[in-house]
Amino acid sequence: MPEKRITTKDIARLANVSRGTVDRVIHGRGKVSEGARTKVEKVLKDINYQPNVIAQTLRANRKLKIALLIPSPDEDPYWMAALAGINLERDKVAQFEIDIRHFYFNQDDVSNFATLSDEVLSDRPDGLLVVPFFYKESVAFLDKCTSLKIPYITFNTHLDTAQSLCAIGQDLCQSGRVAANLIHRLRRKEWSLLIFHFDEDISNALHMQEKERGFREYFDEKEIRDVYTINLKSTDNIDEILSEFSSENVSGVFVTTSKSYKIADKIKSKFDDCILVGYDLLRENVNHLKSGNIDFLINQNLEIQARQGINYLIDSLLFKRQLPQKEFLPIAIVSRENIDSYLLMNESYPIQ
Amino acid sequence: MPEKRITTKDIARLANVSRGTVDRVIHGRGKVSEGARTKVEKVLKDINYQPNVIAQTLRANRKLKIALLIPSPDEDPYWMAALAGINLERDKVAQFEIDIRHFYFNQDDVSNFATLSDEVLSDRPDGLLVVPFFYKESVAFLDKCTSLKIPYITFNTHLDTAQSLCAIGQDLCQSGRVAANLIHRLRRKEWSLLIFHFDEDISNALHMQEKERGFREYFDEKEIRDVYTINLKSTDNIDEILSEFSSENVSGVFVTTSKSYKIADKIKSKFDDCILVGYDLLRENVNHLKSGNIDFLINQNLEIQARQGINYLIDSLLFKRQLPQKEFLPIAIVSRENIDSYLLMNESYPIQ
DNA sequence: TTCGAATTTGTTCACGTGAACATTTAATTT
DNA sequence: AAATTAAATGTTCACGTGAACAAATTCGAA
Repeated sequence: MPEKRITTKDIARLANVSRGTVDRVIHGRGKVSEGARTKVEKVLKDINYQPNVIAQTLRANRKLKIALLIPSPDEDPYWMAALAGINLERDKVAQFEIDIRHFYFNQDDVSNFATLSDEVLSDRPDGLLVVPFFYKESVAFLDKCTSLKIPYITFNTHLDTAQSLCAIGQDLCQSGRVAANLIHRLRRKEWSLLIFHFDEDISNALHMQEKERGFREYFDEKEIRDVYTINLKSTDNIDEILSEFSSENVSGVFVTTSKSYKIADKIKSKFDDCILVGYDLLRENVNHLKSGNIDFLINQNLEIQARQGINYLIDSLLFKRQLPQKEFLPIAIVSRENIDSYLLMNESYPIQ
Repeated sequence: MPEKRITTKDIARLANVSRGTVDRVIHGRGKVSEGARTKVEKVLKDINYQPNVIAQTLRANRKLKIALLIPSPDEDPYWMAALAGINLERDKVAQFEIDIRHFYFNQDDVSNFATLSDEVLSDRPDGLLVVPFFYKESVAFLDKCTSLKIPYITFNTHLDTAQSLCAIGQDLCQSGRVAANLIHRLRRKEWSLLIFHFDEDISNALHMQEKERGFREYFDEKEIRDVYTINLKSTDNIDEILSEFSSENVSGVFVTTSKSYKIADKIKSKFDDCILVGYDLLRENVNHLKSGNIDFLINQNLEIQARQGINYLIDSLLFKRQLPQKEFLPIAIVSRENIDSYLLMNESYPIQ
């Protein structure tokens, strides 16, 4: 079975017309007589024609311009992982000469987001990979993208935008439950539990709320009620706040952001046998995890999210692949024993 | 900056020769005068020429034929996940019309592997994705592949074959440590620990040994010595074996294969508060995990391994991408709280 | 009818590569 | 020096698509 590939030429022959007519029917442009159209459409249906994407791509012969709009990794190292993922994919798809333009906005400054997003629009990218950090502004911006026919993929933050090619993220509420479950099963004493929010940026509020909701939901089901929430402002004195608790009072701490490294040693030195669970594999977090100050980190897989995003964008734009509307990545539980297997993934990739 | 793509035509112009000569230099075939060769090579180096893979692929215009050689999923459901991964990718790359031929060998029958691998060879695939299950036979087979210039990628089982495009797997010893760590931290009593091998197929021996090594290494470091190994044959009576232990004697059980579902309820009903850790998200395992009979499953990510394997093979064969020599996937810790995030990944994918 | 315009259909080129084929130049033999 | 062969270089086609362009057909009006 040689199974030759079916081309527009074959269709033209079968319908007894020229390739030009077939092309006009397929793309619905130009004038075609009723008779010819019917003939061609019949053949098309019979034969289930699939265009050769390779040839299409060659023909189009365009370099993709992709915009990346994320919070600045300089201000919050959390976003570094996204960059790492992007760069990894950029190298892998170097042959397609894709032009990825980076736009970093200040996550403490809404107006900066507006400015940056305007810059993105005036750059007219072929596609967009974006963290819709500020709810209202993001919705407005993405609406503009839709009307300008700039396709986009969102990641990290979830927005209910049916217009996006794909939304990549994680079930935050469930990740809160995972943290709760770990603490519940590991703790040695039935003392209080603390939830720490690092509320430097109000826009994370939704994120953190979801995680807290999951965490509390879990303990509510177990009828464990002594769960307390602490909102830390960057101006707050952590020692002062911790001094309100006695050392034999807290058996578990859950930090809802990637900032657990900021309190890890304080927690461990103050509370006996206290279980600390935080988020994300920042270098400082990894160090604390390895030294035992942090017990578990939940990996939001930002790097994978970004990689997936870029890949999907290219697949869609260059090869017209269909994408899933949503993609939830695994809620990865990371301990000092499996941390290396998560870090190794980022290992450098030989370039051609 | 329009940054036009550099083609062989440009190189020909710059070196003041014809495209034919450029082509001969690049591919080192045909006769080229010393002078012309030098000129072209200089331009090539100066300009860092990268061929257009899209055009190459169109030109080559071939359908890939990829062979998949794995143990039969009908005999051991563990391998179903590999199939799921393959099928997912097959749909995603449907446009490239890749012909994936499945060969399932009997994992209890070495001679069957020999037969199947011969079939694979006579089918002359463009590439091969293989689980090198039987050590000696696999080495022989893969050597044949190398001499027949059939490139291959291995997964699941690790073989030191520098010839493979890429070896995909997991650090088994470390996964044993992960299991040990979970049990160590979760168990309520300092009773004995049991390691269960399901030794139905001798070829898994290496796998299981590695996992046991990691597990024991961990507890040795903690100076915990009461760790016992039980080799279960399929003919063995499990109840009989368990009767050797009193109910207040065992605080943790580690099953080194995907077969933990076979003893989960027996363990939980016999031993008080015993922690059970096993491998892989088989349906039965998932059920036990959700019901609480199994505490943790370590996901070997067979599905991801297979997906990655197919993707890499296509990238290499079709687009000539460079691959990493080895790829170790994360050692995923799965509990009843994050299991869904691992199952959702397999969600069906809309086809174009 | 016969011309002109509108409509419909057919042909050709470009995308970049690889390879077959054709042509020109150099080296060797008679 | 002419003829023959070998070496080196140049030209062209195919891959499949999309679109510009050219050609052919139809129709209405004079």
